[in-house]
Amino acid sequence: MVRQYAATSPEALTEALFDVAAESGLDAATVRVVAARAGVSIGAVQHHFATKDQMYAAAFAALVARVRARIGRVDLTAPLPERLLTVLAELLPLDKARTREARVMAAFAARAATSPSLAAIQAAQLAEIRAELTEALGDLDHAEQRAAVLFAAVDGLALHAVSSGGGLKRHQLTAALEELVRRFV
Amino acid sequence: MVRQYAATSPEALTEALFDVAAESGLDAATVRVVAARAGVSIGAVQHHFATKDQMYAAAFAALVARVRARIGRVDLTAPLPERLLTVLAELLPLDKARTREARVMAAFAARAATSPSLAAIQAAQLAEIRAELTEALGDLDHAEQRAAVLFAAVDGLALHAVSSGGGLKRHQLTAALEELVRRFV
DNA sequence: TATGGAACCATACAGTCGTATGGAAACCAT
DNA sequence: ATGGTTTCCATACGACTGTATGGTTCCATA
Repeated sequence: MVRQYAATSPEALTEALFDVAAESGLDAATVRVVAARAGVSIGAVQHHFATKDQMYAAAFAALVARVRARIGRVDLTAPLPERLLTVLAELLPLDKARTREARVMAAFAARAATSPSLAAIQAAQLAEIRAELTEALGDLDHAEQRAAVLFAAVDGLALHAVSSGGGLKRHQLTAALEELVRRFV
Repeated sequence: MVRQYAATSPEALTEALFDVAAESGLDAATVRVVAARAGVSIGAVQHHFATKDQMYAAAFAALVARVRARIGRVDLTAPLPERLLTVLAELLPLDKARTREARVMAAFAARAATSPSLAAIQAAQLAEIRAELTEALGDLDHAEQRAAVLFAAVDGLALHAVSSGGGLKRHQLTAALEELVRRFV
């Protein structure tokens, strides 16, 4: 029988996982379901990721890298309020893509509480973003402390925005962000 | 055979669920595990909660009620900055009990993204706390908007505090809270 | 003390999970 | 063309899961 294998890359699999997780939560992102979503067999997934934990870790790492890349593209030579706004805006669900991202990110963050491999990725991610924010704050007093608070606050905004009954619409998000930055620089 | 039944109340069951969830995450809080933790049989759990979903909903509601009760005890006649600080402090993991609470709360919040019953409870909780905060802000301009931002920010602080690599120690939490309130009133 | 309902238990069922196994198909260097 | 490696599939296994069933114990009330 002539058979044509699909181009089953790890990237395609993590993308399928994102789809499932965004729609039905991480719990629904089982090996079987992800395989079906990607149009491949269970074995194909197993070939690229030996265990489910590795699959999750790879997906989480890819997601984190995506956010990091966006932040890394921000021009740090821009004047302070603007560059801070730009960095922080990357963390907010201001469009459909970032809303999906924030949803999946929140799911991973929750699971990181009980998964050592995910916790490690999360810890690195938090530290890096905090450092980036500290840098974006320039030579202000207590930049590190301010960065930590700003980061947590924006993360909270993102979480409330994607929560049921969060009550934070898109334009309220940007207004809140501007208010935060205005009061914190 | 002489048998002695344990005092199996719904409260004892939800308490057992909190224990399991705080230690090993909500995923680990299966009907069997919760029953074992409470020292009763599966059937006893089934008797009080017809389904696992109902068990989760009852536990989440109880947790939410606890937070709400603490907030309700705050004296709203105190001067503005103090009463706002007091309300918001109740949301932060400033002691061991509230740390456990924040952990379990975060787990429920994550699950609310895919569980309609939990989502309903969460939506009500968010709305109520936001209203409480708005009231605590008194007759300030844009009190509602400020309340939403403050709430999200404090929730973010709580989340980062209990996250791996969150990097927010206890005294930093109170400092951040004071800074937030100072800049927002 | 008889009786009915509430509380609780032991067990079983079907379904899903992650993972292991053995082989087939595809590709690649020789 | 051939042998080896990578890629992928079909299937099976044991360990769970939530829930259903039928029975037992307890307790209040009559």
